[in-house]
Amino acid sequence: MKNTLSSTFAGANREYVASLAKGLAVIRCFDHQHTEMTLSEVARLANLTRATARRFLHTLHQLGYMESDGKLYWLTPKVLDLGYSYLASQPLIERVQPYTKELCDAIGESCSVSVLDFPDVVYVARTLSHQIMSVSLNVGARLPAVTTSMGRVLLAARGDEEIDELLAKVSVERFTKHTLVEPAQIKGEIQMARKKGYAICNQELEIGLRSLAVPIRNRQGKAVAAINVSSQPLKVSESKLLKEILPQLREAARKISDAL
Amino acid sequence: MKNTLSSTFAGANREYVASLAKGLAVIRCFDHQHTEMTLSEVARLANLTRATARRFLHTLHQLGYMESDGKLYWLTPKVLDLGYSYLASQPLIERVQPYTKELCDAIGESCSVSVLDFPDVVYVARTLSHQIMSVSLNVGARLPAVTTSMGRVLLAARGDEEIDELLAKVSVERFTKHTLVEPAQIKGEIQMARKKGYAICNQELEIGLRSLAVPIRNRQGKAVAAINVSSQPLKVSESKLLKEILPQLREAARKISDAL
DNA sequence: GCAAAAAAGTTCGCCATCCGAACTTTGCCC
DNA sequence: GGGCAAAGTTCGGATGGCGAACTTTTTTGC
Repeated sequence: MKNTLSSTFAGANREYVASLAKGLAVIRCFDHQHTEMTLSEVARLANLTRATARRFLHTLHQLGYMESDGKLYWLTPKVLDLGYSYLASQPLIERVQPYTKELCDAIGESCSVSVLDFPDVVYVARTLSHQIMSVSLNVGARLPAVTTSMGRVLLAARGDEEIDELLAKVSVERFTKHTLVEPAQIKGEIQMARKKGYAICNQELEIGLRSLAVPIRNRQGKAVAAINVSSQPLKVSESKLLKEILPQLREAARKISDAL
Repeated sequence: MKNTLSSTFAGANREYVASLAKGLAVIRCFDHQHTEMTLSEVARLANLTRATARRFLHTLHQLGYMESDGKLYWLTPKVLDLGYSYLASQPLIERVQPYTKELCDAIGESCSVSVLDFPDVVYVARTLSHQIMSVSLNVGARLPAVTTSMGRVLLAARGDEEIDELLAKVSVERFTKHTLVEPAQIKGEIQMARKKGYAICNQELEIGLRSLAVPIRNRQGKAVAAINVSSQPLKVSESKLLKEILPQLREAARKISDAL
């Protein structure tokens, strides 16, 4: 196979700089299973020749993004600066933390803010309540949009046609017995979210986890992010969720909108 | 001036890929003052010709890191994936959140974890307590190592000679009237931190903010990160900080070390 | 409101940059 | 300890990316 990052594939044109794509691929091949790697391992994972991987590792090292003992290479905290460029460039994200904190304290449940990057939602802020969830998601973590309350309220802002197109091109993973996998069912949930202004996702991602989300709108009324509350069905009833928690969630979303 | 990213400067050698450096510079020129920019603005900020900036913006767009309306360009959430590569590649960071949460709940004060990337410390996890601080720092945020409790305990792990070298090459900003700016004084604080196993930074960054930090050590005993507690001098006395909070902070650091 | 000028955006010939085949070095197995 | 496979490095040459020059858009001045 030809390298998928070379200009023969991704952008067979003169406006595409293949070296940038390769360099980013080198950064991205590090993860929790690959915390430090040899040149050859990087080459294999990033689909580059060893010579090419070497040039990029050396470049990243000279730029301060990569550290090495001469044999193994690993990422430095400077890599966070790249993600920070995005966080800093979104005024919403910079200011949202106090509101999630306030909401979390008021209702005693974990609270998150995410944006849509189809087919995922991406967490941009979190405040955890007391109980430690089985998964602790960092800022930047992704979950499938169609299987989350936040994803559904964000998709609700799109037109029905666009929703059909988007749903057509994702394969939905069945996380639990409750997970909706039929496009028609999911579309129904999204339309319900549009009508009611909120979405509930009941144990579709994980048994024992129910989340409620509402959109955060900018000055133009566009849904730019979503805020949610995660709770346990056994601890918080659905009626309590809608009667007590939903108004507070809406209030938090409104406050954030006003601050934009 | 010649472009500082071209091979004539940063790496005048055949192991340096200038295009990668330029592409990363394009990402990094976005921040809270530059949330969306035209091609020419990017060219100016990243020190590139317009033609070059154009190629990189188009490349980032094709790769999904950049969005555009044809006139303005802005970063997409996919940029967070880059930073996430670093977070995921550090087992420490992936697991630290529950411990900062637990500590924060136990003592009722904000609690953070950071790593050293001299001349800064970089926040990798935070749990805020009730009172909202004047600054809400995201993951990836940086503060000068020499003016923070976490920076000082992390520097304490280095040799005296290395500390002298490091201190010689930073200029220390005087944030408040309490900020230590003399290298000799700072070195004294670092040596004290080494001796006692903790560091206190009393209102040197901001009036009304006192922090206490201890190192987090890996299995080999190396200080790989620091954990701290921020409190208000008027609310928590120094003796309470040392008698009640320090032992809990040490316990949290030990638990994190054990989990590594 | 229109012309002139300046700034922004785009094209394309050329050559420095980056590619990868070939070579050297390392380390593993019997 | 010698042979072999895998990792790491080099360097001649093709080609990807550079930027001067061009076109288009926006601003300025009257």
